[in-house]
Amino acid sequence: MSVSSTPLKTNYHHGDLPQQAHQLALEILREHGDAAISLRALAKQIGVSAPALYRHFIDRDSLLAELAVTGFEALRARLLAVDQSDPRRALIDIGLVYVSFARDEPNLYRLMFGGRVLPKGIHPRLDIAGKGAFQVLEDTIAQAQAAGYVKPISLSLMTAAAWSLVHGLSQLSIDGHLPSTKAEPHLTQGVVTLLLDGSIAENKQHKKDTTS
Amino acid sequence: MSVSSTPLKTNYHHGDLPQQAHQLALEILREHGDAAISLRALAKQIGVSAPALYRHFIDRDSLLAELAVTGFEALRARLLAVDQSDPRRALIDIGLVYVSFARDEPNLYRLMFGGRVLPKGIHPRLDIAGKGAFQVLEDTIAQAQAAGYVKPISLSLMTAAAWSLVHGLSQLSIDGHLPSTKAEPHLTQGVVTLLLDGSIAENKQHKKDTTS
DNA sequence: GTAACAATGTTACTGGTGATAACTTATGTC
DNA sequence: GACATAAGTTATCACCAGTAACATTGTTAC
Repeated sequence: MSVSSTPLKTNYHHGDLPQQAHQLALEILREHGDAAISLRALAKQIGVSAPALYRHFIDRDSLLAELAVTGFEALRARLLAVDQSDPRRALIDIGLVYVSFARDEPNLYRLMFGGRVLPKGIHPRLDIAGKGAFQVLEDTIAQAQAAGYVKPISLSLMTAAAWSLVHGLSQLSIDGHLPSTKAEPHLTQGVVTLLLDGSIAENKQHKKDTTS
Repeated sequence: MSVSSTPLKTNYHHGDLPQQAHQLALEILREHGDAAISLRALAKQIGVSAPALYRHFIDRDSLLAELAVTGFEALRARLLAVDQSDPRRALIDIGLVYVSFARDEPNLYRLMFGGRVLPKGIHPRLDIAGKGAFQVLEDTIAQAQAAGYVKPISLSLMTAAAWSLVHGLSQLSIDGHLPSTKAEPHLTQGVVTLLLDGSIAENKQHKKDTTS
């Protein structure tokens, strides 16, 4: 159609669209949350037409799922870096690392666990990545149990308790439901310690011993 | 303008729009989640024009906030009904009731705590209602502490731990992240008990006693 | 080298959304 | 009954996700 003689740097094939879209979307997610991610705006900012994105992501949710996957991988990496030599130390540290991840990446964390936006059983890669992060937690507990440090109760029960605690704490923390946001690590440590040592007063605890 | 002689049942003033919209939105929320609530669809179903709704709700989020408020009030009511005579029983029961509420109303619960959709500090009534539900939890713990059943540690710390636990458990449960959905009450009870009694093996616990 | 094909872009369009502006009608008060 | 106000209306804007049909480029087979 055009008769222009200039070679005009044909950007018809962008070459790196999926990667660049992923990166940009991740930045928008981090700064403004998942609701702010619009494929049209994304395409415009990259300099490509909106439907082009559909060549690489079957729909918006698939893009979000990809972001969540990288989130779970990052979380898993950070959990894996925790020193496992001492059981008690490892349990506390893994809790601290978990919560601090959520606090560092609140919008990403919300997407990862925003059950409504990305339900389970729809994006297989997401489910696998989630399981991968969860597994680190479970392994740590299993190890502590094997070392005889943790009660020999059902592993799944113990893991559910630990995960619930750190997940709930993360969620409440990033949504501003907890006071004293500055003393956060201290709070996290105290909360995790409570799950380990229990909340019941000493004398009440020993009453049980006398009965047996 | 019209010359029709029939009185034509003037529905110009609906009379009960806000109440009816609230009710219908709540039903849609329950069945299909907050994302499925559209003011246009809502208006059409009620038989009114879409902008009419804006006379009663300043925007969509305000309507959602109203729904969340009723959610918090319902949660508070259910928590208040827990028998408080025995401290341990009360603590466990309040956990059971909390989680069962979330499981009964997953979409409502998600809206109530969907920090992204309804951030804190924007809808005062919502913040108050949330605090009201939280207060029941805190009061129960304070009572157990006053009775000498719970360790005399910081109340806010203990409350944060308890709330994190039941909230995390609720969230993970309704999003399908926990196995064995059928044995849920049993799981909840086990998890709450862990926070009370601790997770550490007996012999490890007693080692502390000998040192002192 | 060229023809066929697959990959990856494009424009044009549909149907749906929240929200606002300007107008109309019913209701309650003096 | 006049009239202010509350509560509806239609018309319109700007945005969005997603689809269809077409265009361009890179690759592979002959």
